Amino acid sequence: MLIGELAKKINVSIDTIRYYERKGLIKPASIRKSGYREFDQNSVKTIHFIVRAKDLGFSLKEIRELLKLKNNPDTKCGEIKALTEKKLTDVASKIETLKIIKKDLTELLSECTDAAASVDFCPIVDALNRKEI
Amino acid sequence: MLIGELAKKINVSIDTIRYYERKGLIKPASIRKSGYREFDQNSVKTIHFIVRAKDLGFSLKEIRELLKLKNNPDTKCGEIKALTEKKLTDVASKIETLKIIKKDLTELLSECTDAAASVDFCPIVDALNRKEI
DNA sequence: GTTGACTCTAGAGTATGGTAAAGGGTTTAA
DNA sequence: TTAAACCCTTTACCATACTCTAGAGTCAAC
Repeated sequence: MLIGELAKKINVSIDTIRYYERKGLIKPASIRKSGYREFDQNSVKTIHFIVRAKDLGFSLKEIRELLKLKNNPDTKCGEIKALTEKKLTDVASKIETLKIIKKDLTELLSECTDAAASVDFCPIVDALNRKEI
Repeated sequence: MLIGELAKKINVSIDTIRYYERKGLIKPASIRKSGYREFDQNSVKTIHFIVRAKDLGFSLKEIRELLKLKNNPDTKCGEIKALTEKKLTDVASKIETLKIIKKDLTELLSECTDAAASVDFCPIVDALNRKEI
């Protein structure tokens, strides 16, 4: 199939597929003399893989690594697992950071009881000016 | 004080301060004929404000808005509060998304019990290939 | 008056993940 | 054969938040 059909099938733009190719995530099954890329069912699978890994928070760089491992018969499952564990750690750490931010924002909001007050007496501005966060 | 002193005081790079100026977040108290920027205690406060708001997840664009409100005597506290509430919503939503990702990653990892297995039988790869996430 | 530290502007580069436009070639069906 | 639909490459652009470079000017001290 040509790039347009692949794009439609996965609901991804043509430009995105070409971008993934430039980034080394996918290769057309073959290329015509005219330059037209031809893709097959493996290409469909690969793009699906990319989309799903992206949904799980992997960067394109990390996905390229995953695909390289996946396509190497010498790869052990543990290598994939290690990358996944690292990603889990990253995600967990981001959540913790955001939770702290959430708590701080909630505290700021709770201090603001008079929405009609002048900004000169706004406890949020006040806190941003002075508070140790 | 000159830009170097301000930068050292807040532990921010000179380039960053000039960048903030270009982005409309801060203005030097005065500028010499030579072009040298001069800053004062207000500048110190403003940079502090920026750093703290950044720590709370506000973008530079949002911080510029906050500073504009803060410096306008007609601003009501409610306007600041609204921005803060919006940011809290954003943060809460990010946390929820990450939690789902975390759950999915944890599930994937729990399926992988044999790190020495070939990647051909890796449940994680398998899941990324087929699973509906 | 000269040295060294500091500052200036303008523009380019970095990373991320694309999107868009310009200008031109290919395919397919009527 | 011609027109529509599709594809190609190259390059530039978007947002975000800086960071760095080049080349030149300024300032304070000695």
